[in-house]
Amino acid sequence: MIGGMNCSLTKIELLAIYQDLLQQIGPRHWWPADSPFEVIIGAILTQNTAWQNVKKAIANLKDKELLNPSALAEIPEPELAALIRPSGYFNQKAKKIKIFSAYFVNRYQGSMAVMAQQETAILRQELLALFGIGPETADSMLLYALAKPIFVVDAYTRRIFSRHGWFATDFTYQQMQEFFIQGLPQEVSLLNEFHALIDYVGHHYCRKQPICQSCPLQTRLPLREEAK
DNA sequence: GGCCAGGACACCA
DNA sequence: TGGTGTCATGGC
Repeated sequence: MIGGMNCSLTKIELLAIYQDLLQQIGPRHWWPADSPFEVIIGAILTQNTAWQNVKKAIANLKDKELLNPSALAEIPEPELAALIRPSGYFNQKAKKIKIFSAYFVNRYQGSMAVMAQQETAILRQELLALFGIGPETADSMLLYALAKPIFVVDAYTRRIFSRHGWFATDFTYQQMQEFFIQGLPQEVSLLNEFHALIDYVGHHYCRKQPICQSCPLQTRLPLREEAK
């Protein structure tokens, strides 16, 4: 049990799962980007979207030399929407990117170094208050762009850990995050790698079948029936 | 031609 | 607070 929560894993088992994945799959080198600001924009663009499509949108921004906060704060929204069209939801995402960029410029002078000095809890609160930034996007920004020690929960995390019977299917985002934060050392490199490995497992082993047949995690702990 | 991808928000009861 | 609809392209 971790933190008295209704789950069936000990801290030692959770860490062992991480080490198993790292050994079997290898480091993922997340987040794929040339700069922390690119991570931020990528985090918005990848919402419910395949990464292949996000890469096209980012390439368009780079071609136009628009991948910087002041340019994105100033560009007309329809123009931005046209450039990020390949990533889907382009009208919504153009609005989100402009709102974040304006906030970033006004509050932190458009500097990641300045922003990173702010306390994590305050940053998270500020990010969640912005339109278009929910828990997963905020935590991705905190961990992968600002190197803050926080765990990113996504759909794969829920799917994998509930299917293996390691926690209840009705856990909230907050509960799932606490589960990992309480169970793991607060090391940015480990938290970075663990989420990336979970994403890899989700992509490659946990898509269509209700129970993954060749999942790397199967070798460590017995699978259980997925809770209904 | 249907399904899904590294979510979040609006609206409703 | 929980469930459902909407946003939208591109790959398989």
